[in-house]
Amino acid sequence: MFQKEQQLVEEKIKTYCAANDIQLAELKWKPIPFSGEWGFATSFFQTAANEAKRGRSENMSAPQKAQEIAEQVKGQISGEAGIRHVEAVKGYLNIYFKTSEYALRVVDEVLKNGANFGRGKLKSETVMVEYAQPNTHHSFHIGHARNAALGEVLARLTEFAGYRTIRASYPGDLGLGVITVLWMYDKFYKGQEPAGVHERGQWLLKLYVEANQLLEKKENETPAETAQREAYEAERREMYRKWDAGDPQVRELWHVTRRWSLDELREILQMLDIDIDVWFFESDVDAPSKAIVDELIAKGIADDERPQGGAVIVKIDEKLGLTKEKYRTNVILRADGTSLYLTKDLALAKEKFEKYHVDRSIYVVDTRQSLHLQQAFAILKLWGFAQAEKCHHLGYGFVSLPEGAMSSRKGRVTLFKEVYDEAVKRVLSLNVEKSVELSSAEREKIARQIGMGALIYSMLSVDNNKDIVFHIDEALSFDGRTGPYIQNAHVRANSILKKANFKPSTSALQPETFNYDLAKQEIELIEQLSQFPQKAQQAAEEYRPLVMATYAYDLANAFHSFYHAVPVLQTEDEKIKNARLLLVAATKQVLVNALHLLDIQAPDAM
RNA sequence: GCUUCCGUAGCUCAGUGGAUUAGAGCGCUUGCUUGCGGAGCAAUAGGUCGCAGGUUCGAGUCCUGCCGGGAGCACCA
Repeated sequence: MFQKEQQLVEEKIKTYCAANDIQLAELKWKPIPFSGEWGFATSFFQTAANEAKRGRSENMSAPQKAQEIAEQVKGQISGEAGIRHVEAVKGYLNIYFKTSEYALRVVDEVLKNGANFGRGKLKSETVMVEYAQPNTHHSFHIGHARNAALGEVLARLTEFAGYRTIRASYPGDLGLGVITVLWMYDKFYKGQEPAGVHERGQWLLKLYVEANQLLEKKENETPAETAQREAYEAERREMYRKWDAGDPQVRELWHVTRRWSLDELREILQMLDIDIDVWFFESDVDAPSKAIVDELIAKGIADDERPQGGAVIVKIDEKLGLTKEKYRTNVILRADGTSLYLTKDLALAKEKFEKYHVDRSIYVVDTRQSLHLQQAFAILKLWGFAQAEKCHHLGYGFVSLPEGAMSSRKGRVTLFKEVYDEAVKRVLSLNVEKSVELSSAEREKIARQIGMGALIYSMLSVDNNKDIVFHIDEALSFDGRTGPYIQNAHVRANSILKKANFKPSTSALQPETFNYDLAKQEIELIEQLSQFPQKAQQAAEEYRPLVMATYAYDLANAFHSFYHAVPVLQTEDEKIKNARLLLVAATKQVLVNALHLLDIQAPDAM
């Protein structure tokens, strides 16, 4: 927002140093870290160190020399438009803006651009974010929710940064786990179907757990039990064979039950305000992936060891000419001719690149699959896809429960829907006195927004590569550094504006609007507003939703402090009151923008 | 064995080279509501940033080694 001033000052410093034979290091500008005034600053330590090496420091320490240079440079700068004063402190050159002009510029930028404040320029690259890849025939648990939240926020960030963004989901709809559910249903529950989308989806998980109990080898089995278990196992294998052979009845059963799962998934994604653009199914890339194997063999990338009774493999390190073990060797086709996870990922990537013209492909996948994805990217590179360089794995640590790891097989999972329902219940139980004037439908809606806000923020406010132990009381806390804290700042801002019946407009901004003694809380708040664009950009470039989560809290924190310390509606001076209303309106706007990037709703009341 | 992530306050975590004093939240202690919504604000206590070297004018931050913990390592996904 202040590049012009910065450039001007930088030119002057460079000119001065060139004229005086000072070997100037690169200037790195940062906002001044003290509260009370604004500006930007740069240090001269590196320059001082350079000078010392040239024997020109006159036995001064680096900080002393830096201070000397800062003082000299300071003399060159004065009277620039918008700059109030310049100081040289501890080796730093601090350049302060005129408060009223700075405040005006920030608030004006926000109100003028509204929802687009902070948006990056349109870029030519297309980004695809792949997330929400649960298996069908199981259920969506809290670990999937972390994946979905991270993926959606990343997609929102890249979109906001100016990339054309495609959201992709890739459910796993085949394999032994799926067949196990089909077998269980067919054998014991044929014809049954619980009412309700979630009930039906969750019921499939119940079948899966029961089936695994029946099929699991137990200690001290009687011969009869062993025989029974082996008979079940044979039936399951037969079911798999039929599915593979395209048996119409098994396929039909598979389709119907798969739809139950997908219906539930779609409803859950809707609760999370996620709108997937492209659905890839594992079953769709199964056949193409086998064709790819032949292509890779023909190109000399894969080695066919089937004649020796082996599989088709890719010796990745060897093909890349690496001497040290890095990607190792991986199988892309089993000895029996069936494809693997890796094979399908290759087929999927090809489709992304060729059909969707994706330049940059982001995979939001559990961090444990890091090696697998590195191998896939390496093979794509060998295969000749330039986009392989721009494949990025956004890994995230796994979510476990206080009692241990989640396991669908054992049924030890915390389902997203359970947490969702609990969240809504808790919000409603808090909320009675204050929302008398709201209808029960409005209260329900707000409860959902706040419950989800708490849950999503708890997922985003920890670095993605850290593991999380999911404690429901912590995830659904509404106090302190939480989603509702940020939402509450928005509610308060909204409440003030509503009481004043204030419609912000940039035409209300005059050069003298902020020409009064700003409280330090006002200054801190404006400082936070001004940082939104660069934080949004940083979060997108570094693929780090956490950056935005941290920022949103800092902004809300600045507003809450302002709210308590600085009166708005009670301000007697009409001009100051108007200025503060504009500031509140700008804050509300940036809170909305930040919350939106975080996939959290901004309720007007709560 | 190799690879990778992590180790910061009692607990959960921010902070990836620069500033007075390493920051939040929870929990602990204490104030604030005849006030724009207290899901809040203000304040107190609590840290040799795992250990040891190194690079640098400057290291919680970069490099090396060690200690401790998690995860992954070809016919599962």
